[in-house]
Amino acid sequence: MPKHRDFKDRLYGQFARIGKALGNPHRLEFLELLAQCERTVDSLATETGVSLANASQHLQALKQAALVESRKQGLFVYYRLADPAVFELCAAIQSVAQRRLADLERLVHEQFGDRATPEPVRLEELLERRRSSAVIVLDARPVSEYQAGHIAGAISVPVDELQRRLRQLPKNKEYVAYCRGPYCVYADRAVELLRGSKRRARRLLQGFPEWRAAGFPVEHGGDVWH
Amino acid sequence: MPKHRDFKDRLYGQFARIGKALGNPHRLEFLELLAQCERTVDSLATETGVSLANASQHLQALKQAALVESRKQGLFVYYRLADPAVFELCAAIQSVAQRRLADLERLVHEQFGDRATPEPVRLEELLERRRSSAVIVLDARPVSEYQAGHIAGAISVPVDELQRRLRQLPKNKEYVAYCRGPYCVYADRAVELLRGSKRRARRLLQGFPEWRAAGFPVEHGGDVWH
DNA sequence: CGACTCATCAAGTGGTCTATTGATTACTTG
DNA sequence: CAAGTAATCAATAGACCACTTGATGAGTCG
Repeated sequence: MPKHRDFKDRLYGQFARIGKALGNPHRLEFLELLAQCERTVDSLATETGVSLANASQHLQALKQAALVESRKQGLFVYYRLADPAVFELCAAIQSVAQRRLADLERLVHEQFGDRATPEPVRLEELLERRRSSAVIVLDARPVSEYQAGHIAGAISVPVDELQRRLRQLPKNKEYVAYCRGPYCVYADRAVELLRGSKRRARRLLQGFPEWRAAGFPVEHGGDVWH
Repeated sequence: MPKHRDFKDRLYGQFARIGKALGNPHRLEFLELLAQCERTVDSLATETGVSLANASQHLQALKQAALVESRKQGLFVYYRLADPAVFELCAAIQSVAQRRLADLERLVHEQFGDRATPEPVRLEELLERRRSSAVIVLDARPVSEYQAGHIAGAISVPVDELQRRLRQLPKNKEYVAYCRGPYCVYADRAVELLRGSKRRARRLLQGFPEWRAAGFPVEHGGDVWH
């Protein structure tokens, strides 16, 4: 037994703490949601269909692995990612999964078919074109996520409200809708609705966290008109 | 129950396959070794102190998660990383662990103390300086790893052989030693030996896989003189 | 062919993880 | 202070994981 064994065992034991925390579907979904904005235990539990107690336990597991932090405000405990690097880690997992797992490709193809929204826009392309007054960048996520951070210049139209707010949206513009990430359907639905009403629309392939991670311009807060 | 639940469950279930594979210390160590070069089951088992059967099982788990691939040659089965992105994933885990886990920092400090090798060289710095004829870049890893890929222009002096090959190494040069990665001790030992024999030496902070991932110049094969 | 080696398989055991349940704590509000 | 809500705790059953052991498969070589 070489002497360095002990050190290496402990070293990789520490790395594995992170790995273990990433080994559960619910925890990964939580991290993805927390990449948008901080959230309460209850809101995470409700959105993901996990019981409150169970969600609390998973969040504590993530906290043990130092992937998230929490703060208490009144009755609520808000959890947030502990570090931007945690999102990069999630992105790395998804990147490997997407490239290597045939099951995933099958699943995505089954869900999106031949993509109702062809020609997705890439981050760099949008960075160029968003300055044009002919392009409207539309954030399809819930308002709270928009307010916590969004692509600079984007307007907030949560996908649930898009239908009834269609009349407020000019017809002669070109729309680029985005949402939480490549596997989120909000932007797809937004594009569907916009196209259904004779507007030109495409979706951004990536979501807001990817935009921010790329270092592209971001705004916080901002008014929401109804 | 919203209808998209089913899709999301399956989606994150797939991502979690990757996560689960990363949740074991031995598997993480295997991945790190495979980031240097392909290896047989037996060699991995021996180097890490894991039983052969157990190593085989872990490797199959990694293969199930599509993180590694294997080929059979004669009696031996060689495993290798399935994709460069897998190394990036490991690096992302280590990056988060290093930043966020206090236990890890304590462990590393305990092992390396105040680093016997101050002033480590950074990748970019070496990229600049390696063209100077006053600098010798020394690969302290085993020969097989050197041959599978090394920093362009580096010489191979496995740390075990360094002592008896010291006389072959000029005294008026400046040495930069590197090895598998930031937590590998080979380069540290090499620097110690070089300094102990009145040579100027520093270690590269990162290892070869990081160099390669950065897109810096790499060479394969190459003669090894004895 | 028979002996040998590398690797995998199969089965079993102890340990860990997950989700549920019901109780408890922490805080706010009337 | 009593009632109500968000979150955590504690205990548990069932599923899953890790490692060992001994047997089996696959390939080489004398």
